[in-house]
Amino acid sequence: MLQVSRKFEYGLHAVTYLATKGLGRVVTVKEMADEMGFSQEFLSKAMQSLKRAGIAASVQGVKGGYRLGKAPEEITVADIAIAIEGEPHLVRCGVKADRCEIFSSCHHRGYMNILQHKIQALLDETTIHTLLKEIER
Amino acid sequence: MLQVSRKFEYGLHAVTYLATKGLGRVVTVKEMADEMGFSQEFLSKAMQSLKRAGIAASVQGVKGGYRLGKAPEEITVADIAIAIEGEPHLVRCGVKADRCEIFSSCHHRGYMNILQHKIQALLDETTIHTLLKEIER
DNA sequence: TTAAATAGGACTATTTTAAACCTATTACCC
DNA sequence: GGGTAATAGGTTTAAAATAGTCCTATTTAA
Ligand code: SF4
Ligand code: SF4
Repeated sequence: MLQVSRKFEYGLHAVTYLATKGLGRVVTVKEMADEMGFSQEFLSKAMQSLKRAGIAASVQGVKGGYRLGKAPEEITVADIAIAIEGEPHLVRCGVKADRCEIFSSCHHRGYMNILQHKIQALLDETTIHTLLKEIER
Repeated sequence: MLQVSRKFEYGLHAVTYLATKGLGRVVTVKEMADEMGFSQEFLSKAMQSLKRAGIAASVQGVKGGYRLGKAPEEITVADIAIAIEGEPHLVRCGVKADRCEIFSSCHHRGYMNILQHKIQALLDETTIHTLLKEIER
């Protein structure tokens, strides 16, 4: 169905939240989950992924929480997708060749790989900064 | 994971097969499944979808089978994707608004829709004709 | 020392995809 | 007309991916 995952959407919402309402402070997962209306536990997983990728930074302990790990100009939608879903694989042979039983006789692999890179480039051309400007309008 | 479905890949292989080895005749699902090495029953479903969309045409009965329903220049990768997977919905609110519980407070819906149309445009810019030329090289 | 937070492993439930199964219909050919 | 090889398509089952929960450990401010 070629649909983005829920976790990615949660992550994208969280990043824009941090970039607008989280300036100069750390924001708890609880606050974000309450404010945006989704599962605290699940959002927590998304935040952990974003943190590992350096998109978010965390402070542990009481009064802890998350803030952005980079400037909004330096975070692209692709960065968030990769942080949360891992490297993209439009076709299963991208994950591992033996995941496709017709690998050796496949003729459209080249095209599929080009397509994947084009989609990736689309995700890469929008930063959180530009996304926020579009939202404001 | 943003991966295309198996059924779509089967369909794309079948269309290129018909466009190269199916000239001036009808090809059975059995032949294509044997030749390309995948499930006859499953490919059959893909062919039925392609037929409904007019991409393939069928002849029933003994000596029946499939041939292309349009010229390779007139079939785009997007046509095949839509025939097999239905209208694309990068986000779940595209299917139906109430499939997303945060619909009313979502700020990135607009961007996601633009993104979807850009991806769709990418799929639309490659016809089977141009795809085959790329494969030949 | 308590409490509120992140970190992360393990598990469960739900949904989607892939595939198989089965029956009907069509039409060639003897 | 009857047998057979094909498409047409509905229903069911199996496998995989996604979504979400649960639980425990660790960190740190107060
Ligand atoms: S069909 Fe081709 S492109 Fe698709 S997974 Fe198999 S080898 Fe890769
Ligand atoms: S989060 Fe926004 S874009 Fe995604 S499904 Fe919900 S309303 Fe649509």
